Amino acid sequence: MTRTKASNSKCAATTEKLALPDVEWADDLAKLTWALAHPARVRIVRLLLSRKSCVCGEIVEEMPLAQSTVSQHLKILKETGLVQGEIDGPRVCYCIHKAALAKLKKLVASL
Amino acid sequence: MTRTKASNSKCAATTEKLALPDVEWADDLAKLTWALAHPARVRIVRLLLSRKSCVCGEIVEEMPLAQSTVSQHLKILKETGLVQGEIDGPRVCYCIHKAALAKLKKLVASL
DNA sequence: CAAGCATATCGTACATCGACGATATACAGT
DNA sequence: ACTGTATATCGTCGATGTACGATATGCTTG
Repeated sequence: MTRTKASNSKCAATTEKLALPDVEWADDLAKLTWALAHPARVRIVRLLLSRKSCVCGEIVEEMPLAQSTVSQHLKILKETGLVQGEIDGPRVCYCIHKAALAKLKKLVASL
Repeated sequence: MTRTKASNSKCAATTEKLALPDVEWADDLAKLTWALAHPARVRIVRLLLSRKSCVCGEIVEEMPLAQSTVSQHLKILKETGLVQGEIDGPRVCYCIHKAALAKLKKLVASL
């Protein structure tokens, strides 16, 4: 993480483009589904949705994986936009990027 | 493909189990999303849904990939249950396994 | 059964994933 | 500034994904 202050990242709304050309559409969906294409990442997303926890450390505790591994999965989830991290003092609070998740749901639903 | 006659494979309805334990649930979703986690496979699924074509050869023609590569993607889609192949004379007619797709949609929607 | 076509599988090469421990970086408090 | 804590990144390794051409398999037809 480049550790840009959360307050600076305006977390721009997703590009909402409808009716994509097929190839681009496929790339989009593939990227989003790929983010969920690992049980650990699915569990992280579920965890964040359940609001039980948000801080990275808590996520690590809930998973049978090393901290660095969890961090890598979080990085992937961030890169695909499904998750955002906000700096909260010395820790990082993760949460679901609802617009991205909505996009994923929409794309899958419209299959 | 083991080339079992399509007429012999009863194509059993999907295991519908609700309220899975979280870990198993995550594995299920991860497996299904993983099937779509490649643009080529998304395009194949879209192609089959559009009903434009069904025969393997036609799929190959629509994709910028070698026949063997397409066949591998089809294998993955079959293994995850999203797609079924039926022998139609010397060729194979692929189609979407609607129950599996419905399961994927349900799992994603219930995120 | 021989030949030809459609599809699957094999073998290979390269890239990427997924895991870990070790280390670096950023922040809070003293 | 120094220390400790939390998180990210690096380096590595084995496993797997993705692509291809070549070959095998299975069906249909002559």
